[in-house]
Amino acid sequence: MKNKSNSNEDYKPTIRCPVETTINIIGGKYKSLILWKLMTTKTLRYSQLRKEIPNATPKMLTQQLRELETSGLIHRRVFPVVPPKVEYSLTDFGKSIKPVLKAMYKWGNHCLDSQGLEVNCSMVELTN
Amino acid sequence: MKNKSNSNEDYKPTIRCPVETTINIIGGKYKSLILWKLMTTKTLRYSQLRKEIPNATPKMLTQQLRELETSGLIHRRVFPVVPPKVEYSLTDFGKSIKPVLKAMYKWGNHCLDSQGLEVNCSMVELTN
DNA sequence: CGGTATCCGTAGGGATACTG
DNA sequence: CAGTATCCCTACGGATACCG
Repeated sequence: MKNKSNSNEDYKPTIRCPVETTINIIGGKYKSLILWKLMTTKTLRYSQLRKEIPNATPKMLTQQLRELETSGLIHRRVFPVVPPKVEYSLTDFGKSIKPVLKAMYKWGNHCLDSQGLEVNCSMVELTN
Repeated sequence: MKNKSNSNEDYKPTIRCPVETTINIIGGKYKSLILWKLMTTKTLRYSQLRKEIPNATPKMLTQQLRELETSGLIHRRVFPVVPPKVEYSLTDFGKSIKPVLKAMYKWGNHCLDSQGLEVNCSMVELTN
């Protein structure tokens, strides 16, 4: 019971700033990395993502994946087999964020460079 | 005393991912808004920023401004007069982030749109 | 294999009042 | 005018163990 409103549906989220919306969606600890991986590999199983992003604990990885799914950026496909098999992939909406990530990557790179810092990250430059 | 290392200077920050770097720099609650305002108005006093961003408490506004200054994105010019006068403006480095914010704005807009949500934010579309 | 459950610490952010 | 100073809270993220 959050009691956000007493009438049925005159409620809208308070944050409706485009830039903040973008930050809220991809600002989570491993979200940009997950999206990046899915852009280059298109389909990854949970266990593969775990290997690609070893710093994320299972709880964190699952949480970030669920939030990306809720945001409509990724699709979770469950195969009813045993042992379980789950594949993650980008939705069309998820693919549409590519230019944003590329712009952020480019600027962040420039930023690290100007501080004499080497990039240390498993993101490989996105082609096209 | 953080004791981050025992030798003199073999220490480097752990996060050196370009995308995370960008998020860390502009991800603060009011940072993108501050940058946006300074892009359109080029110079703003503290009191003007307070009016432009009324939701930010003085503590938060000051904190975000200091962090942006530390990151090298904005310049803080103090006039030694009484009453005090302080002007904030973008550095060249700060100006360089414009394409990133524009990409985020555009995508965020698209995102809100697809959910039938109206933009409710004091950011006005950036020209050029 | 692909997750939950539980517990916990910290940092980011907020409210309010005060000051050189 | 342009900030500090305090106090407070909770949401994010992490460690570890367990489950269908």
